Amino acid sequence: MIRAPTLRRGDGRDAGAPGALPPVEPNMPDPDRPVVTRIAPSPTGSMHIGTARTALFNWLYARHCGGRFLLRIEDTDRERSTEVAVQVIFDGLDWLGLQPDAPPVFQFARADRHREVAMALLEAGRAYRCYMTVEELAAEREKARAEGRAIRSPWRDREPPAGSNTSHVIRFRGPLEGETLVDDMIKGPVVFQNRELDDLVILRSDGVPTYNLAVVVDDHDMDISHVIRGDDHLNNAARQTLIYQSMAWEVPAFAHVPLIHGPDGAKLSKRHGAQAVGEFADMGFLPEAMRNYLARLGWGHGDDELFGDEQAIAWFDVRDVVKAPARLDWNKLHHVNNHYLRIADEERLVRLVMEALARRGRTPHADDEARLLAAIPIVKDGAKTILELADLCAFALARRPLVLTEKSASLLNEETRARLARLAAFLLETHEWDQPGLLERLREFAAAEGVGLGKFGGALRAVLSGDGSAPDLAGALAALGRDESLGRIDDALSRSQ
RNA sequence: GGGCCCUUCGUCUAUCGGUUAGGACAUCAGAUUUUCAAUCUGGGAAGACGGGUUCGACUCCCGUAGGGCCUGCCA
Repeated sequence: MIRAPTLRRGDGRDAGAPGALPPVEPNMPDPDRPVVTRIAPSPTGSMHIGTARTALFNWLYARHCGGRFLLRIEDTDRERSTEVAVQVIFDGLDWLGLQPDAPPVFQFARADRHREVAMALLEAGRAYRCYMTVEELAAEREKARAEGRAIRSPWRDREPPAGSNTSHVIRFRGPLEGETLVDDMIKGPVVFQNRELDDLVILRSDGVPTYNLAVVVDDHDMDISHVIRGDDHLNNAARQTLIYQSMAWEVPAFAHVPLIHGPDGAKLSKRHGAQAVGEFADMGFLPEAMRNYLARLGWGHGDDELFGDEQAIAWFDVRDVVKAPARLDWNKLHHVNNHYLRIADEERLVRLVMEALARRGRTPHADDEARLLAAIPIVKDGAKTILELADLCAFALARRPLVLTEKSASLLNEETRARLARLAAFLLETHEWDQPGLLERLREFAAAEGVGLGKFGGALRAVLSGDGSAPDLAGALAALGRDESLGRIDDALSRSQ
């Protein structure tokens, strides 16, 4: 079988013509480069849900391409970075099930390397020492803004002050002419006029590298092939591209994903209910539900809505990420979570409900797990979160004798009491104590009494739950079990009126 | 001020020059009925606006409007 040779761009017609090599396209990534993605959060104390989605996209893309997914902690801001804040990131990724393929890189620990690159840039004439004072800078900023241009430092073309070691920063020396292309995988080609780009500071006066230098150096050293990050970095990508080019490093492919907004379209904040992944965990969302929902937020695959990791990995391509920002929709998140709650392993749900109850400060009883295991299958279809599931299980966890609410007690009168007594006797003869069987028995009983279920349903529910909140009657009886059910009825009937 | 990005039902999205503009969530109506929920059936709901290009535009181009990001010795 003859196979067409894989041609390099420009091969064929140009083959053999010396000097006729195809033009270098600065942002054309090497298609054979191994795929390495990364999530690079800064430890600010919480992990934003948008960061979580960006992590998910990086993870999905790496998995899809058979590449690697890495984690870098951007802790160069020493004021804000704490061990606790770093732990929050680890926990968040861990909970989401997005484990990086290598130990995390701590950016601050690499400051020497960043300085080394800054010096190399300086020696190559691609950077310069800027001695502007804060006042001078402020004045220039104001002036530049008024004139509608980027700020410029007079030290770009000036000799350093003789023999001085006055405080100064090191700025990148960007080209004043020409343009820089960022061929974004999501946004498409974006062209920046170089004159619009200011000479960014790469080394602070205290010698600490800045973000824009550190990302470039770290992404290069970590061999990151695809930088998939928030929309807010699109402008930075142009300046970073210039740094890559100055170092003669291969520029990674960029993909800038739009931010997640609140339901009202404004920037997502605390007032929208939640912002940090830890909050979603505490509210009782399942990590697999978060992954599915987050994947569908800003990305889609035809009409597919509910799908697992394997499918997402098979289908995902950053190029298909939607360009516009998406709003967080609690209704849909709840719906997706409900789906995963339904198919989740019930022992696991028992554990999660127990944890939720403990967080609420409830003192556990020895048979809680057993009761939950019986109740969960019956109530879980109606639960949107673990917290709701816990609420729906409350009736099963209540201890005898139940305290009846006023409303419940009012449903007990002479007639309903007598009927419940007869029902108790009737149920005593019931041996197949399961939901469908019990429903059948209830109907038989109603028929025998010559009434509808409505005649005693409310009273039965009141007696079984105390406050009336229980699933359907057969379900409640099934969840409670024979002894507990009959016991609760008995408790209520034997209580003085 | 300047640069850049974005704009399909209320929301998330499909469509990628020719469709009755599809799906999901939400919503409404009906069915079921022992509260709530769940379930089933059905309905309403969209291409910001104005110009082009084209036989034909939600899809391509330009402009306007409205959102957003950047414009830090934050990341």
